[in-house]
Amino acid sequence: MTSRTEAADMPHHGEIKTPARLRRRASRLLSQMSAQSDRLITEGLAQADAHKWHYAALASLQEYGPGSQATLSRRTGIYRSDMVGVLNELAERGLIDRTPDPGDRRRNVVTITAQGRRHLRRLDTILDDLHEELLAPLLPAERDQFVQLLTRLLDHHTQQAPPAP
Amino acid sequence: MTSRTEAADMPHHGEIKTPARLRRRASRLLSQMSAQSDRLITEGLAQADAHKWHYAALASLQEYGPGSQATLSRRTGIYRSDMVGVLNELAERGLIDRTPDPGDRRRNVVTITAQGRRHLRRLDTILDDLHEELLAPLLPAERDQFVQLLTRLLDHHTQQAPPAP
DNA sequence: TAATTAACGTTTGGTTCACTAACGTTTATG
DNA sequence: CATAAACGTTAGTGAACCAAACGTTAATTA
Repeated sequence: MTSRTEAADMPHHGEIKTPARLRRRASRLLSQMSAQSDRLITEGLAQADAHKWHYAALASLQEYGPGSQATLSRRTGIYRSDMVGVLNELAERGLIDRTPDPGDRRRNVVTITAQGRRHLRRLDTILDDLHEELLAPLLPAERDQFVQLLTRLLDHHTQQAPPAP
Repeated sequence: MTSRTEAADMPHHGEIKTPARLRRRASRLLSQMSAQSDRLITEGLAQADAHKWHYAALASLQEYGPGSQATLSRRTGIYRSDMVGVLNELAERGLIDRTPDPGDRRRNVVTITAQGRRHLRRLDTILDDLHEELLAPLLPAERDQFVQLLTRLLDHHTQQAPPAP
């Protein structure tokens, strides 16, 4: 929802008393922590001239091999309208190849290049470091617990009902 | 980052294989779960003709009493440029009073009305229900654990010391 | 006390992000 | 063969986050 940055002409003096019922709400904690995490990751990846989306696309290509843009879109959750731009940027940098699919002339086949694989490895170590920073206050067991809880919540809220019989 | 809604002309057939390294990243889990949570809360509050910000402002007023818009802004994390609109909406609905501060003619004094308090109580029960839905897959102890982990992470990243023991 | 600095409410605008709609083209389906 | 569906792409919407600046008023300091 909101961050707590100090803008010019909006300093604070003395303590900021956030209402307790606000502070305790899981939704607000999620929102604030997500914003914080996003900032960290975005800034960290920017140092490597990269974006979250770049990582998602490259990781998907590395793990499941070449695919159409639509397939990539489904795997990463990036809308296919936005995928165009992401792939343009990756292609500019020589990290992927995008060629028409001879077997289906609607599709492009997107392939990760050797340079792309190298870049992905770099992003992975950057992300490892960033997550170390992100989860710094938690013990290893707590980090696992945290990821597990988030996973269960997410699975619960994203399982779509099976099609009507 | 992204949700996994099924838009028209972008259905899915067969399984969607999200890369494991993507699925496990705490940053992505946070981002996805936060988006999900936001959707839930926003839609839920919309049924009561309310916004998250309305709740934040009213809760702050209820808990700490009247204050200037800038104070309110600091307590809730809502930018003071956005606070204007929020307070306009709350005033329209008769949930707050906004009058010039006689002791400091730069300030407005914002006060919650009786109707505002009634509305806040309603929002609180709505939010209770929504959080029940949000955290449904977790046992009570796990919910506490989840909130505690998030709180520690957030405290660490916002450099605010945790409450004294 | 005069001059500078800062806080206030407000308006305006920019950026980014999630998302929808529609297009021309190509393939699948009835 | 007709119709529907999937593809890549462009364009655009609405919201959230945030910075800049303005006129007014108060606090600071010279």
